Amino acid sequence: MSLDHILLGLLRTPASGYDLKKEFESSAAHFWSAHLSQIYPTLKRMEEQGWLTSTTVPSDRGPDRRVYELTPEGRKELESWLRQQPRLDDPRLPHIAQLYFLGELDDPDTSLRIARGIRRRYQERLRALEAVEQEWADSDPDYPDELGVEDFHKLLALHAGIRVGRARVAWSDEMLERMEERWGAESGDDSPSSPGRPPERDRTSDDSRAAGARHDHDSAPGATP
Amino acid sequence: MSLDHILLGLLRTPASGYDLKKEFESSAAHFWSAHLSQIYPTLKRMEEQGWLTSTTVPSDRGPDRRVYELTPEGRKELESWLRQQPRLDDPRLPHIAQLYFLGELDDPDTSLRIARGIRRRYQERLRALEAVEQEWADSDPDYPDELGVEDFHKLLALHAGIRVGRARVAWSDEMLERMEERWGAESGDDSPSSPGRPPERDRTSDDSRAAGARHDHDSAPGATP
DNA sequence: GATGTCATGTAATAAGTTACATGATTTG
DNA sequence: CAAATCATGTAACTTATTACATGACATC
Repeated sequence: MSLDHILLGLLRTPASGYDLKKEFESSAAHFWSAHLSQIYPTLKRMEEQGWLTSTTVPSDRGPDRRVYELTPEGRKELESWLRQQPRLDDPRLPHIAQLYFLGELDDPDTSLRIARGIRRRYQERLRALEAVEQEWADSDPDYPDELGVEDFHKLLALHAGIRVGRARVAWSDEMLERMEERWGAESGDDSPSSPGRPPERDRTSDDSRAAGARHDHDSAPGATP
Repeated sequence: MSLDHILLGLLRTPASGYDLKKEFESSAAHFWSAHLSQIYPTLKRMEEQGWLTSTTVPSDRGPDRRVYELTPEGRKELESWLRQQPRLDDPRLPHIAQLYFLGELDDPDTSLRIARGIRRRYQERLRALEAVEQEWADSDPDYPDELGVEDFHKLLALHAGIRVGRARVAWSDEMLERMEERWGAESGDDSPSSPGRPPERDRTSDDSRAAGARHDHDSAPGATP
């Protein structure tokens, strides 16, 4: 029933299903996501349950918007959820599972390719989160201080994402180091790969679809210390 | 369809549904979990698909065991999955969501209680993972070196869990510091709470069910640097 | 005039949880 | 003799994904 509560939380300020989806793609992306096809019926049901009311308002462009807001019962449910001690969900991490089993192939090229892909995505995600914080810092002059209660908690949650994100990138680096140490720095790369470790490679190549990685393109510089 | 692949991976060595469940509670706990009621029908379907075969073998104690093993097609499917570049699942983290919205209550006691609970669970989880590594180190004399391919990858995956776990605990500590800084160290505690910050509190109290925490019990000393 | 964004929804399917049902063997 | 562990499963339900359907308005 978690989605219900997340929606109640987001609906502290009235919003349409479409708006909520946008939040799952931006400010809420580090702790939740949902498809529109799940959001719409859920809102409908929650309205029937008496937790929400909706009003239809014309849109600037496009069809009418159905804007939901909390009822007192909805707020009550939200608060009761907020007071409960959360149990930690056990994680489902297919990509870690994949790594765990990758010894089966015993194929350095594949392991390196997968590992680089993982690192890259982690890095992208981290950068996105750090950008959120940066924007915040830029727009608010005395940023981490004198926050309202809302912002205080939002920032804590954001930091959870950032710190975990950094740990993931750091771990990816360690993983790549160990792999390169074990197998030398060659990959599906077309370089002649003179062994002895070319000083400081860039961890960029990925190639989601094909097997053989060509020369580096789409590189992303500027790591975080 | 991820569970399918996880099961194929675990079935590199033949096992029963019951065995697999055990793995989800131990060695695989940091990247997957599943209920028996999901595992059994899934194995059955996978056998019908031709990825597995099963044989019924008598158990030492209890009813007969149905032991599954990979068919060549199963192995093929596993390998094809392993070669695919994983997409990063977007996380569903109800407890982070809860924290994110907790400003709504504007209730330091509740925020502190929730935060301490989160920290404690993170710590428990981390300790469990570190214990796994420790056992490994103890049993294998030249531990992190000269690993087989299988173990090499398993260790990398384990380290992902450990490093992220440490980041989570570190973040929890930061969170608690900020909270205590903001509100003073009082909680639902019955101490008279002379303000001015009692030097170095222990972050233990939690109390999943009730609101008011009593004196500390079940404390767990020895943090990781 | 094609593509993208705005906006709402339904239908079919897959994945996951909770509850129910059964029964043997071991350990305290 | 009670409780835990071993062992397999079904049924009902909830949650989440993918695919389908529709249409206005905006920008290139």
